[in-house]
Amino acid sequence: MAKRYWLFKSEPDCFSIDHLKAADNSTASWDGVRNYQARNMLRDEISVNDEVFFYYSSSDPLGISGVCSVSKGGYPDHTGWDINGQHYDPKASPDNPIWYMVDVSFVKKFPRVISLAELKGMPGLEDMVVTQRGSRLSIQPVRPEEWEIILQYAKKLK
DNA sequence: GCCAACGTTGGC
DNA sequence: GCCAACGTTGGC
Repeated sequence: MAKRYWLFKSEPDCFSIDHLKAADNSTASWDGVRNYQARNMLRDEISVNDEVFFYYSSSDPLGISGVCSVSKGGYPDHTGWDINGQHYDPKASPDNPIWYMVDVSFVKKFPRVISLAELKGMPGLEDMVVTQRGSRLSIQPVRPEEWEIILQYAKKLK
């Protein structure tokens, strides 16, 4: 299948691109997603070698911090049945995981965060999911054209 | 800290 | 199955 592009949101105080880079093999599982629409994408649509924008939400600066790639496709999110964890869901179990996650590996960090305000001002990103008002989905598809516009923009950053 | 947007829950 | 109430997300 052709490579696809995505945007994953994270609060950098909780998990940042620097955390990912510093992890073993610069790889970590993207766990804790508890939204069905996002779950379906993690389970069914996101596959190995897809590329992902690492987006910072509820933070300053707010926006895209860099790129990672999918190193393992959708598999059960075991934090669902970790009763001591923050993402515990009493309905989830190994037999019925409900929630899914993927593994991502660090690719690059942009020289600085590309802010949401910049994204909103870029020609060609008018229909991008993240620039839409009230866009809360934490896992979002990115069109190849949008991906390219942002990467080209990032190249010019110092 | 506010509040709009939107997902989920639960009564009926 | 509808929909009001409630909770959460996340930009501002």
